[in-house]
Amino acid sequence: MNKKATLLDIYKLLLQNLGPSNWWPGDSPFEIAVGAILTQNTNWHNVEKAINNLKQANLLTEEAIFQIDEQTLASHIKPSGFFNIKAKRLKNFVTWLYQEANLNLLNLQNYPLETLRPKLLAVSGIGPETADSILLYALNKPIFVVDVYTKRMFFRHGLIPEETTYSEVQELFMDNLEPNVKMFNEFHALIVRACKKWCTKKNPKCEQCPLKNLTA
DNA sequence: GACCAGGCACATC
DNA sequence: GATGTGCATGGT
Repeated sequence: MNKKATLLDIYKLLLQNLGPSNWWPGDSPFEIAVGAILTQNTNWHNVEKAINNLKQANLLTEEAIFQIDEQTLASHIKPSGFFNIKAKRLKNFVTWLYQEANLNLLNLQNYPLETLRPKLLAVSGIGPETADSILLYALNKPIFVVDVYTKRMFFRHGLIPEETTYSEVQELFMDNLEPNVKMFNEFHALIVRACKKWCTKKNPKCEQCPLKNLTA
């Protein structure tokens, strides 16, 4: 199959059916990065509660999280679940920002993607999806974000084998699409929204999914 | 009351 | 390198 044409067809189909997503919700790049860590294996609704707690306590800045002790931080982010481990991960992240970027996330924008991504992945608690979410949604770097939804949706519609790894799925997109921040942003958001709507666990055959028109 | 949610690190074999 | 497990709240 022509992978590039298929990917573009999927993108258009999802955009037509769902409309633009306006991701990632957040008032600042740092808030987006914090959200990326808090949403690990967690419903976004719960993450919003944690983020609102941080906002109300004036803690949603690099400096504030750098200064606060881990226990107190954990108490503010309780609604997001895994709060002890996530408090540690946020501290790891801002400690790294202190060393690497003078506690200003935006100072990282000058780094090329190829050097920045390995640096992010070296921070304990930041894996591929979190790193790529920060790179794309907070720093506007052209990297495609893969998640369980991407894998599930593409597997269900016969586009990838079930055991495909994160990097393999990512390469499918990166090798067949021009690097385009706005498009990568929208495409990933559309996949998540479409999967939540049509490719749920309770709907294993993806009834109603517009992608059925592609692969039927 | 079971199941799930926009992962990741670590232990063990 | 593959597989299993802990982390934890809140919505459905």
